[in-house]
Amino acid sequence: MPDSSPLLDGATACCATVTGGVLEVTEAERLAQMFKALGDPTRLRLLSLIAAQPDGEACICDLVDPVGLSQPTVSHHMKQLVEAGIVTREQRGRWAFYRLVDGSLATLGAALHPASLSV
Amino acid sequence: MPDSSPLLDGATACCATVTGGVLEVTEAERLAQMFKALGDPTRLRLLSLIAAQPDGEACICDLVDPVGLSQPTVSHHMKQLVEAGIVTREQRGRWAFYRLVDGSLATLGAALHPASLSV
DNA sequence: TTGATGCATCGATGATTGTCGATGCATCGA
DNA sequence: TCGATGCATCGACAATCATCGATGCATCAA
Repeated sequence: MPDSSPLLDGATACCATVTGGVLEVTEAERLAQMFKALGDPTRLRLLSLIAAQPDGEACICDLVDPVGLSQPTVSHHMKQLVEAGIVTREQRGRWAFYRLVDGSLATLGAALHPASLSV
Repeated sequence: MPDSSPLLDGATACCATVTGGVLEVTEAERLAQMFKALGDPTRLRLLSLIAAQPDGEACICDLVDPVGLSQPTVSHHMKQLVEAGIVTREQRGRWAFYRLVDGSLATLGAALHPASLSV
């Protein structure tokens, strides 16, 4: 199991796709973390709720009622989405505003939607 | 919480995207099941191993060594991928051959990679 | 300063998950 | 017919997860 240089790892990590060659373990872990964050119906709905806001951002208070879960639970899910790099959190006064990270979902989609179908 | 007709459910299910409007609960569950199947580094590597086979299919015996896990564990992961609709299983003699479901990853990618960015 | 509000964190709990060895079931070759 | 092979299933176990109520910490308004 030869290891590659950090620089090469970075290069492969930037554009790895599921079908574009055998995934390195580290890159598989990175992708899996993001997919796992999407692997919960509540989190998908939270994302869609944020995306549906007129200004593209939402506070926890906007999200609790629509998903029908407790405030701590919603806060917990949002933390996971932040840690996965899918949303950002910005504190403004008493409120915390969440918005989608531009291009993060598209990048994930590209890892699936492979130009690598051409491989 | 109004429920919609089965036909409408089918229609929305066909093209739902994360950012293309607030996801219905049932559709969120369906998408989440597929993303959850991708939310494990071993399963991502299994998919990439299958895709890397010359004829696009692999038996369990092809997969055990590369991922370094036991045969029952690999079999378990493959079952999850089958149940998520991402791969198919075909028994031929003593071997079970797995291959990617054509378009399944692309469809999932499309749910992320939204034309709905145009919304 | 005080009370209210928005949110994160803590601790707990039941459910799910990833993994393994053991076992059972077909299928194939001798 | 018999042993070997490929794979799924079973049972077990530790780890992770989703969820909640309680609590703590800021921030704002009065």
